[in-house]
Amino acid sequence: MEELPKAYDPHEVEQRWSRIWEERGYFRPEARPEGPPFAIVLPPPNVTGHLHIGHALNHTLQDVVVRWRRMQGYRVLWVPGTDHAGIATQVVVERELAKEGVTRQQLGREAFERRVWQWRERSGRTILQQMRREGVSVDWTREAFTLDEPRSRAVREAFVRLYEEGLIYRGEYIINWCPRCQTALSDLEAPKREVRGHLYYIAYALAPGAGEQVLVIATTRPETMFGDTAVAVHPEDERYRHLIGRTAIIPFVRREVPIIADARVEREFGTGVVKITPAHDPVDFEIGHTHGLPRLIALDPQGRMTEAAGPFAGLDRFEARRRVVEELERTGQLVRIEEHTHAVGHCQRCETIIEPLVSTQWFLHVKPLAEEAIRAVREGRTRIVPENWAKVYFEWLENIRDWCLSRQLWWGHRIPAWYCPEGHITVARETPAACATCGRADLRQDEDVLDTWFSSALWPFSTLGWPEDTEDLRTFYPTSLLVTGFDILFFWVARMMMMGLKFMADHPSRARALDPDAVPFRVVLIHGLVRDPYGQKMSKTRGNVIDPLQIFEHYGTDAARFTLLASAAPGNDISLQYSKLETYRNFCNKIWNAARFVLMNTDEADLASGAEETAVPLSLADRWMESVLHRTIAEVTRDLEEFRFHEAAHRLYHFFWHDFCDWYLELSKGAATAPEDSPARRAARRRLREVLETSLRLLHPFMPFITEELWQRLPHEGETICLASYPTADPARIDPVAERQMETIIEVITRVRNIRAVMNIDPAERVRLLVRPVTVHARALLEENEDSIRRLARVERVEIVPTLDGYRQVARDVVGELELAVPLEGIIDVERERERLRRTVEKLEKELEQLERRLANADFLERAPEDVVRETRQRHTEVNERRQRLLTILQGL
RNA sequence: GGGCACUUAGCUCAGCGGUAGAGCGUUCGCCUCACACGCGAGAGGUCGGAGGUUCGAAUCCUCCAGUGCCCA
Repeated sequence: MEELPKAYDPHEVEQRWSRIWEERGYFRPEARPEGPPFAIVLPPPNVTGHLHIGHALNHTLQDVVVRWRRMQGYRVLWVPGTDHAGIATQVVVERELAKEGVTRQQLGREAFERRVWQWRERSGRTILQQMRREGVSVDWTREAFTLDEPRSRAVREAFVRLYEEGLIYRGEYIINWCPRCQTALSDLEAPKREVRGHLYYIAYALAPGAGEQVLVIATTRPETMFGDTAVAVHPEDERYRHLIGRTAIIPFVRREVPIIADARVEREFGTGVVKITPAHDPVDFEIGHTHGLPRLIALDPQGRMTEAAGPFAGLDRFEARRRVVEELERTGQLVRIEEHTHAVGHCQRCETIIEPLVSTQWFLHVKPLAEEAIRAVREGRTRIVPENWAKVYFEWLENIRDWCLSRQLWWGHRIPAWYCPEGHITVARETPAACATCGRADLRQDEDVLDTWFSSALWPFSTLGWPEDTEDLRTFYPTSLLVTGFDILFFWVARMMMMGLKFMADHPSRARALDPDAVPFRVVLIHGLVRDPYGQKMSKTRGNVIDPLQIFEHYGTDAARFTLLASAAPGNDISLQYSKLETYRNFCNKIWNAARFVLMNTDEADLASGAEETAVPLSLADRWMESVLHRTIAEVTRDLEEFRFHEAAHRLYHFFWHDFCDWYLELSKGAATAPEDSPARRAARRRLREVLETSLRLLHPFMPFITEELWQRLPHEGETICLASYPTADPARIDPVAERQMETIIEVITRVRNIRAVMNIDPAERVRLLVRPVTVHARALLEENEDSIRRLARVERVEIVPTLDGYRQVARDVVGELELAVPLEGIIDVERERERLRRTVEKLEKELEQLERRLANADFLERAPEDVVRETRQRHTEVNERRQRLLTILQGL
């Protein structure tokens, strides 16, 4: 056997295997044609640049599930792809252009689109390279892009059908407008942020009449007063009831507006009197609609004041605010200013303050779709994990408003709508030759593109060939699982639910599908964000972004993956610790070296061997190892089934390092490294190889590269560990008696080591060990494992004695039914020994106290389950026994 | 304003009804023939505070304080 290097070097191994895996098509579902289908679509990363560590987490979680299911024999399909990310990508490319001193308008639409395509080629390539390094086992032959031809067809089909059903409409409504990006945005793309501003109290003059001559209104945006078409109070507000129906006068422009009553006015806000600006505020828009108020546009798409603002026309909105306030102050109409913090919409991509504007856009009437999406989750057809996110999902869908679909961007799916000079609209799947209404041929396509999330919403079926009736759609839809961050629960998950239910329910593929339900996925797994080592959110502005590639490079992909998995408690954020990366890098090295040891102790004779050594009876250590291994297999499998990756990772770590390496491997060394070839030596070696080989398969979904590399070097069946079978637990091999017995032996070894450490015995020196077994069982156990104790505790010989009374100059301890003594003539430090024993006794007494308190409680004995009471009693006896013996020893010192 | 989550060892975090856990750090001793990316032995916590439910609470409920996130 060729010897392995002393340390694991991931670089060459990772590159080699990701190439081979892909070339040989292991990750295509066709590699497992007979298995039950299992499908995942990858949340397509944006082609805005490169992947971040959050993607690495997302991809790793999916890859664990996918590799595990594939090994279990499922016909696994994992579809990769990228998202054109309309506004995000456009903003990035515009920034690039800005460095060259060019705007997209200067470049022109076609040239700009070419630039973006170039960008997407480069970014797409980078992303695919990064994903290969992550070790993701996707089917690259099915790669998709949200803006490629098949997806465009899907988008047009979806749009046209929704339009034909009247769910998509074009209309003039108030929308979120980004004055920098020059586009409309959906509500989701205009998140509200707290802004410290002011509340201005302004005196509006009243048109002559009985009573007051002025009315004080409060507003955060005085510059919009030029768009006011009313002033409103609450209908039940006694303070102002008598003013309803009178007329107020807008300062500077001296326009007259009515005073109206509307229940949507908050009485507690400011003076309880508000200005109504239907063209520039969503609530005012609604109020204006109810009262039939005109919409007067005071701000243009650049965020500048229009002619309606009279003397302020042409000013930028913020400059206009300053000037209006100044002028109001000068004319004495400014009553007062208060500090005021309020939530203001900001452009998700460029952070510019949103301007609510009335504008003609395309909308989707979402309500009926949302109802279906709610029902599917309520009925459990799709399960959200962890389930508390379901509440958030319901909350959002229940309060959903129509979705503004159109964007005034140049990067995206053009809206499939054409206009003729008569103003007729033709919405069609293919470019129409003539107007559907009047037949005129001179058509002009809508300039706008669709919200990028419209195409993303179709992803679970557009990637499987929809609208065609394909084999993939019949086989893999509904997909089995969706893994994503909570940050796009609304943007993406909810919308996929709506679209999937809308378009797949009556799709022809369902008739012959394996699963006729229309939901896009059976389970949605929500994970947290990856934060920096201080728990801070990573962001470019903070400058704390960790590059996943550097992490993979420095620690190795398997270590990085394992770190993410071990840190990912369900639904919780992760703060990425370098110390953990080191820990799992070391773990890789541990695995490597365990295999190195096994391979160094494997020779031709071992491999050629047959039945002879299977007759060698299993030792206690063997039975213990089998038991622990199978229990671990059962537990890891259950963890995976329940998406508890972090628990599985911790279990595997503990199993491999502390059970397998620290104990089994050490215990096996005696037999496995014997100088002479013998059935016992071959049996020991064979068992070591088997446990290692099984462990590698168990670990493979978590650490694909190192496990493949080592597995290939061990005797194995099959071409690749990727398609090897995942270990299954055999309950018959779980042996609690063997585990308990082995724990006793381990404890004996640990107690002796403790004595050695406390008494400062040279690690090289061998000591004698005297043991008094209390029972014949204990004696048999001791005799059977004498060799192990000798080697691991560095004991010269184990002497079984009928009594330990009378031995002087010994350090003593008690383990179950075994009393131990280590003779230390001349070197024993009695004070230390006393201290050592006293510490142990103290601990035991503390525990004893708790146990006694419980057993003294009549209610406990009466009401606690029988087995709990029994265990408590047994524990009490054991602890008390040990304490008594140690006390006796202590007194004899 | 409404909702959700979090507060456990020096640090970062698991655990979420029956004896307080991990990794790192820390103390002591070791280059023991797989591994110093290692081996062995330790120390370290009244589980944010106050009530309540329960035979039993870090774990369930209520309130309070602090932190973070989402929605209006």
